[in-house]
Amino acid sequence: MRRGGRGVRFLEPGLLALLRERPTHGYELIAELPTLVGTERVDVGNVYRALRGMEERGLVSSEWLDDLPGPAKRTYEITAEGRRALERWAQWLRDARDRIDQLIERIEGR
Amino acid sequence: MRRGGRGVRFLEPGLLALLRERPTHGYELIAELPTLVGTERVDVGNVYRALRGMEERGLVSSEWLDDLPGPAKRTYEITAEGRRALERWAQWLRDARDRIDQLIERIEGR
DNA sequence: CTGGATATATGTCTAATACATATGTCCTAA
DNA sequence: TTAGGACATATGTATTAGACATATATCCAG
Repeated sequence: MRRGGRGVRFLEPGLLALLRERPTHGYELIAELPTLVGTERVDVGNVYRALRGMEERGLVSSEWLDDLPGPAKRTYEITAEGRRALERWAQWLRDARDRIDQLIERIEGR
Repeated sequence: MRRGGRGVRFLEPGLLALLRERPTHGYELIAELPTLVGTERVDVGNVYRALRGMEERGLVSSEWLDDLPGPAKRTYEITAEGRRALERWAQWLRDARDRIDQLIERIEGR
């Protein structure tokens, strides 16, 4: 809905949620994100930017893996700080859901 | 959470929801929005901008009321097109809620 | 040797919101 | 009488998430 429009902020919490399950690289995350969050289209470029942004803030750490065949992968791992950030995101998401519910009820109810 | 950060897009659906209940003016809407949507801080300037934007798109119509004492008020009314837009918003909100639930479950559940 | 899957990255634009401030009416209390 | 607050609308600008586009490189299959 809407061209430059936004939805709920799923990218960072989604990435942290996946990385908490296991360390992996961007391309894998891009493949898994849509399943995690309904029909959410993922923007490849924004995923890599988000990962590096989170690394700058200490939420994840990364290292290159070029031992395997194929292009080198940068493998990301969640940090302790990242786990705390995910907890905060979870709280934010619960709040958002509750407020959406309130609004939906006001629109539909009655 | 977060400086220039955004939340869920509550402004337009919130305004349309209130206006569907009865026609009223911006200042009133600003007073009622926080109750409608939890602790949502409302930005006064953005409310007036949103109202005029919706008027340009035919979702609401307005007229000045300066008969009463006090500053003149621009009273807004929802249009048929506005009601349809609100229906679309309701669907968007339900989708958003469901996807948030999915993500929360993935974070907490397992 | 071409094209597709894998993999990461940068550039630019827009829309939604945050933050700040201006302008004006009218009423009440010091 | 006037200063300040409630009421009411408005504009200006900064931030930022996400949308859209494109570049680059490796490796493999046909």
